[in-house]
Amino acid sequence: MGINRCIEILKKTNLKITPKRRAIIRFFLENVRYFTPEEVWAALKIDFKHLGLPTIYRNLKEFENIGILVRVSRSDQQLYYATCRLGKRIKHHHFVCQKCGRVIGVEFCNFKSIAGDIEKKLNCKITSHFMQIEGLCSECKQREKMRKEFKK
Amino acid sequence: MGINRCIEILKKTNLKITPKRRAIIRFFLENVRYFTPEEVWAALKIDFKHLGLPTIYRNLKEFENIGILVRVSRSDQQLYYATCRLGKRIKHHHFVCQKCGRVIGVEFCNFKSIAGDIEKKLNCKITSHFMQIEGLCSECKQREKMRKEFKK
DNA sequence: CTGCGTGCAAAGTATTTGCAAACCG
DNA sequence: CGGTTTGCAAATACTTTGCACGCAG
Repeated sequence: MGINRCIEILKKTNLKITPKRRAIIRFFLENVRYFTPEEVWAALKIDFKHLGLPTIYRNLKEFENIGILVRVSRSDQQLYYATCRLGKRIKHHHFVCQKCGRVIGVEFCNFKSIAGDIEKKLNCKITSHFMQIEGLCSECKQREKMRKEFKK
Repeated sequence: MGINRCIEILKKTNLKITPKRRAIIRFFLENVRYFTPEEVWAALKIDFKHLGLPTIYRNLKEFENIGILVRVSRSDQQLYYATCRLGKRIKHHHFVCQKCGRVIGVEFCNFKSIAGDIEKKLNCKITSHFMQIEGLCSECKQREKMRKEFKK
């Protein structure tokens, strides 16, 4: 999802395209990983003399609503946001790289294949499920491999 | 996991068995669903004249560490705890009833069957995954069904 | 009787709100 | 120009910490 698609979504939802909103979106597109609101703020303050943290909070939340950003779950109680190639329309999960924080949408989770089993065993009815997968992304896996070979 | 097993764990980990700790554990065992620290506090304050919220926080965290309680993830940024039949030793997931909040451990998730597929498609290496399943538990499903039949 | 547990107050951290001024369209 | 967006200050919500006293083992 490029910047043009994002701006299109802003227009469609009657949100104004301000320099700060542009910057937030650009920031996420250029840094494909998850960030806390504070981190986004720190990064953008370099370019903007006046930039309030509440502005960041407000916009990140807004962007999540309209599907430009997704929230990432961590066990600490903080907000994390990232871009995800897959928009809001497709129900999907996220792979999060434990090394670089990159977030990748995973639409092919055949949960159905195990749902029936669980329903039978618990005698319950499953209505939804949330999954987050962690590991090393393609790049980090490669890097890891090279590092190991270098050691030899 | 009954109260005796819990007390056994407390002893094993050199935690003292105080009336308040007993009460917290009993509370969770008698109300098989997830609670915020504040809810636990509110419920136990009835029995204890002096009971600090920090005590609840401290103990819930402690109990999570030693495997008496588990944390439940919700999209709001609050702490939720519950008991789970499955202890810490077995890696497992949770089924959470959207009606009554009951938490049930699910050890039979054959994630392995789909992990390979994801690894291949993303060219990544998966090291862990988190899953939470929601729906209606056995009792609530039954109740729902009865309600529907009654309407006819 | 020794050290862990607890209450209370206070601090800390993350997030939200109110409102006037600035700005997009 | 009108309504949205923003900065700033302040409030709020949740959680943790410090310390003196109390109690389990």
